[in-house]
Amino acid sequence: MNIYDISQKAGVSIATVSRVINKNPNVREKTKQKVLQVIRENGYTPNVFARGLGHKSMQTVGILCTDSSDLYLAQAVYFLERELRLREYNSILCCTGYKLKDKKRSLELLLTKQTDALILIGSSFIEEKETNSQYIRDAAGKVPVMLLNGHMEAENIYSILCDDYNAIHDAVSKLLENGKKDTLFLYRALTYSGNQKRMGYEDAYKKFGLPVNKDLIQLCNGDVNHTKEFLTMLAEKGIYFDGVISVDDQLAIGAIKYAKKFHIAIPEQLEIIGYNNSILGTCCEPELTTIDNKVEAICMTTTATLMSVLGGKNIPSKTMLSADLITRDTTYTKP
Amino acid sequence: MNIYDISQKAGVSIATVSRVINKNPNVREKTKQKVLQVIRENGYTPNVFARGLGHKSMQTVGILCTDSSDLYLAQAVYFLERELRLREYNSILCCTGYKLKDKKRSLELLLTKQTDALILIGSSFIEEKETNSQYIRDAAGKVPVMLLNGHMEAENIYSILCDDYNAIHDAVSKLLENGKKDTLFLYRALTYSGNQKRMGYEDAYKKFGLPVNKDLIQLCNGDVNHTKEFLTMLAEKGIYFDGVISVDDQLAIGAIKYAKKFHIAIPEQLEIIGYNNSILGTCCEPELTTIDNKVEAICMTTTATLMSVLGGKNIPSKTMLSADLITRDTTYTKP
DNA sequence: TTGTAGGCGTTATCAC
DNA sequence: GTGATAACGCCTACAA
Repeated sequence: MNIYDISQKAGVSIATVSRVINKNPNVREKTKQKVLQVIRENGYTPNVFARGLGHKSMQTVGILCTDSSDLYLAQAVYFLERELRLREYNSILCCTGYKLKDKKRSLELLLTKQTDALILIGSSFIEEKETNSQYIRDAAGKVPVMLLNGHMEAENIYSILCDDYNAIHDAVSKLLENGKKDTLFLYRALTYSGNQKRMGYEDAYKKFGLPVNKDLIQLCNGDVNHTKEFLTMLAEKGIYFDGVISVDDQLAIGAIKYAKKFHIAIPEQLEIIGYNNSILGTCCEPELTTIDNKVEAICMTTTATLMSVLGGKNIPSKTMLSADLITRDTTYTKP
Repeated sequence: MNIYDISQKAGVSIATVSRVINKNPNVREKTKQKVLQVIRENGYTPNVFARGLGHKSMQTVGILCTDSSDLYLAQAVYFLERELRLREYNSILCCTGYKLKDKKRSLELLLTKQTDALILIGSSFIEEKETNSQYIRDAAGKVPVMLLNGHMEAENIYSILCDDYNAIHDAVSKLLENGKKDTLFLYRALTYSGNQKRMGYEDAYKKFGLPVNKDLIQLCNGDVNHTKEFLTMLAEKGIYFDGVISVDDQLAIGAIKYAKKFHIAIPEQLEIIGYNNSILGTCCEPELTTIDNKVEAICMTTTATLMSVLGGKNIPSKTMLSADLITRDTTYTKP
């Protein structure tokens, strides 16, 4: 069933059918109705390929993320897809994994599919070595690239991110005000946002005129129970801490498990703050104080920005949203 | 940059370039190398639209789910995308929400995109009224439809599911053996798999010659804290239970919270079993005994089955995988 | 082994 | 308002 079949059955030319499909006003109402009816009767839908051959757009954007089963990334994918669909765009999802080579390959593959834009979720796409991020710049030569929670200065690249630096800075400051001078900072990787968080942590100490203890900055890449063991090991090594702030909620819950194992009182002896405000925070006990980094808002802003870019508007290349602290039971409630 | 440009620069015809691209062996090695070099130098990639116009395939499958931010569905999406990508298929994700009208619309939209197949995750796509599922049958008229954890008998529809019936049946039997005669069954909706679970629950009671108490079968659709309140309310109503089995882990964790609130001993006074073996199960305390319904295996089977279908092979229309009970601390450990 | 030409289903540009 | 017809970029007989 193609446009020729329809034109025949409706007794008009394919040009007229095309006009009807594309809502071109230059068609007599009666003709239009006739064509629409034939289209409905035959359940005809225009072929996207043929259509794409013409205007080179398939109303599709590529979403890249390292791992869509990750709690945070899954949410981002969900919100992005929803916002895009609302604007009649489809989403091609591509999980790249963490290896540079795979990320490059996936991105190239996606470009091949003629997506109208690319959205990269998470700062893990920005490599430490500047030159290793060249592939993103290359992609931006073909379609707009949106960076979600990452940042990169280049033509046709737009960053939308949460103010991780200040979020951590303020949270750590609060702990310091509570007299907790030895807060452990747990992170998973030195991505862009990982770095921002770390800087926020260090600067809070500096602001209070306190030295930064490198022993309190620890890389921990595992699940809840691994984190528990990890902290146990740190304690055995003689590293003392009376606070924990982490780059996601899972690590923080590991800290809760550690505390309970050794009957360390929360929050009296140990205050704990997570990140992402995920569902996990209400599953543990005590419930977790966590930083809400506004995934939904970021995704909505990203989509809105993208639409402006595609519409040819002049748009700021960097947008920053501030985070909120969700106070629950692993820290002292605000006075 | 198209195939003509390349053919000119390489001093050959477009047919030769096309052969090289498509790995047709009938090209002299030297010619092939020359062409490949020109392709590389110019960063040329064939246009998918033009390609699709011919083949009618874009190596793309549509994945539909109600809500990809749901823990379980997110995992399924992740595994499916991974398996498909391994086989050089891209995934178009489409979250439909729970309304029939929206599900229909999304499905039709996706068909429009000429996907090679459709994968529907979760039995919420199978409507209670048989006629309301007609849209799926219609879709199956155009492309193969894979039903993940749902079931429907029809041409070109393939179901891959977990044996929810026996999973619940066996788990409840275990509770009954432990002397827990009043197990609460918490569910979220009467989908296909919801029904299977419920039947498994009821049949376990029947097997033990015990009556099924309708008060113990409860619909609860909320988060952890809502579930806690809900159980509190049930108890206040005088409904007694010494076991809880639920259709997902969140509900089960709600039960844990309820028990702790009233100092009910787990598992002595209340045994609790969740479903899905999600990450949540290790975040709570005590850690949750839960049923592992093998998402990854289901997704891998689905993809493999799909490939066979696309390859024209004769394939069983229903595949069932068995679940495992992951015993943790909310039930008695096996002797 | 290589090249030529027709077709895939639309959209857009002309004439009428 | 409407209808021919030429792109769009690729694949694939069929010819050479």
